[in-house]
Amino acid sequence: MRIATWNVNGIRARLHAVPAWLDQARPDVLLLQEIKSADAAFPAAAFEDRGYGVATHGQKGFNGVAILSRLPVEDVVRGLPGDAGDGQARWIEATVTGRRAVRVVSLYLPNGNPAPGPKYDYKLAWMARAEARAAALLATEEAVLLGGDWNVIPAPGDAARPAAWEGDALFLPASRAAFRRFLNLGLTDAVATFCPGPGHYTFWDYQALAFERNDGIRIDHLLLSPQAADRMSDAGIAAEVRAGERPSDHVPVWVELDD
DNA sequence: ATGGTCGGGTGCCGA
Repeated sequence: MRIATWNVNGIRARLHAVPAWLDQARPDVLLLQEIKSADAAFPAAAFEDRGYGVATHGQKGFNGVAILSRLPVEDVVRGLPGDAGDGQARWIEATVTGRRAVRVVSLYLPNGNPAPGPKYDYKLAWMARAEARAAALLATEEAVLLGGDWNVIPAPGDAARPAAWEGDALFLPASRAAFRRFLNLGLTDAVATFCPGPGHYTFWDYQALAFERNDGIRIDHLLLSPQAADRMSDAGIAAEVRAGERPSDHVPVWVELDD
């Protein structure tokens, strides 16, 4: 079972790139972030035509997450628990069943800039809520995968120019410590496992020829529970997608699980 | 060199 995550930066602006990558990479499940679409405006037919079911948790204009799956999907839950007043669409869960089941989450963690400030406070509070939800999912002892745009650079080797990110909400010590708390729950970073060492990036800014200079960062992550991690056989980053026409600023990240 | 680039909620904001 191949599961991928991709921050598409607007699903309607990516209606050339996403179907093309599905046709080429054939993931069983694709977790999407920043669909920037209300549920009713999501272009589901482009994916249903390719055999993918669609579950969205969107909002008009920004944020928004979705799960595309060509395997059966059950028990969709929309929204991150813990704050009834949070109207931002950044979290969707579902159970995907091949020969065995996996509980998957598509998450879009808040950017948090400028830091310090209310946006950074929201980021850290959101991460604490997500950690509590992750702990509850791990307590089920089922295979669980949390994938998405985590908006955290875990370590200096995950940025081409780490000094340029000092003071940024994606790289502040408190952001990195909060990310490590997920790992310390017992989750495994799939790409860190199969692509060890520095220099593996998933995002390159649109400005200043960042991709051409390989001035990237690794912020899109797939974190797996022990029951899911035991089934991993490979993982990687589809960096070539960034060289395509009108690309997202993020590229797909994928993991292969034994069925 | 005080800009540069995207997508969308627009004629600006978030990233």
